[in-house]
Amino acid sequence: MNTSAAGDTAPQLAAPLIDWFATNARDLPWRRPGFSAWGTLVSEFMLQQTPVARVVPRLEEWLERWPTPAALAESSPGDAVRAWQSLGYPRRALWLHSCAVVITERHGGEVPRAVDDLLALPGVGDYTARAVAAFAFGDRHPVVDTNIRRVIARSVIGDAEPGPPSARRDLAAMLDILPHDPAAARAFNAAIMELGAVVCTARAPRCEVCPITDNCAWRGLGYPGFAGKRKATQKKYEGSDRQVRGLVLAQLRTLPADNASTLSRSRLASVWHEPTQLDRAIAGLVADGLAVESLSGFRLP
DNA sequence: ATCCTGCTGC
DNA sequence: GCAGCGGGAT
Repeated sequence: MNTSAAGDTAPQLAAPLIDWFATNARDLPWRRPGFSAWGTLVSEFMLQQTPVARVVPRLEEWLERWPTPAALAESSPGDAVRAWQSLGYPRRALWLHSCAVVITERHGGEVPRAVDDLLALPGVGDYTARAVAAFAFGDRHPVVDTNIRRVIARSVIGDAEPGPPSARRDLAAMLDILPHDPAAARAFNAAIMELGAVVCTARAPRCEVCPITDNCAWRGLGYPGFAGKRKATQKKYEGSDRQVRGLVLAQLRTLPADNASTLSRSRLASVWHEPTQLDRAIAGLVADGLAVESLSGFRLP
């Protein structure tokens, strides 16, 4: 039975990465001492598929306005969507508002610490639940984001890119190299993610400054090219329903925050030339709860 | 397997 | 231009 900190066959990544992180970590708001669990939850929502540089200013505005879940719960969902601005995937703003309501009503206003309780929150999946448990509360959990999957694929497995995501497999792979000590595990989660974000990047990895080149299976094999199946190429954004939804929502965000006024269908027609696609986009926003329809037109929830 | 936003680094 | 962003839900 293996009681060591990491699997015997796994390269010893923890020590050099934690060491590297201690002097190379970016100075980011959620890494400040005393940063709240609520702040961590908000930041992780914003960081779901949105780059760090775009998140930081929105996060600071958000936490100044809504420093606690209870404060956000008292505002309307539409205010959350407005404060989200153009971060993208605005359903996240709605889900985060729902989180605030649930946390206020069922968790005494405190962000829950247990992974199962976090997973039960709307918009919180395998990544976000464990990121909050690990980073906000210091508990030992494997955190797996797109960066970590890539670093494991390269350094541990020796592939240029990770295979298709599989929560069970990816969490197990991370658990296998996670230090046993909770504080070290927390640091390692952050460190390996940071390495993927700034050194072991998807397009142009900077292997010349990497702290784990001696333990990198991909390097050891001579940087073989990607052999697996390419993931389906994402459809063009220009002309997509996504773009139309974004244009409609941008118009709705310009309405006064009291949610008393609306935009008529004919007014919204100015944002897109094709009526069928416009109606589909509007219907989708209504179905998602991002827009509400009244007799006079549409507004934020 | 697909959908969901907006932006940027290459 | 286009892949890829500290994902999640369906």
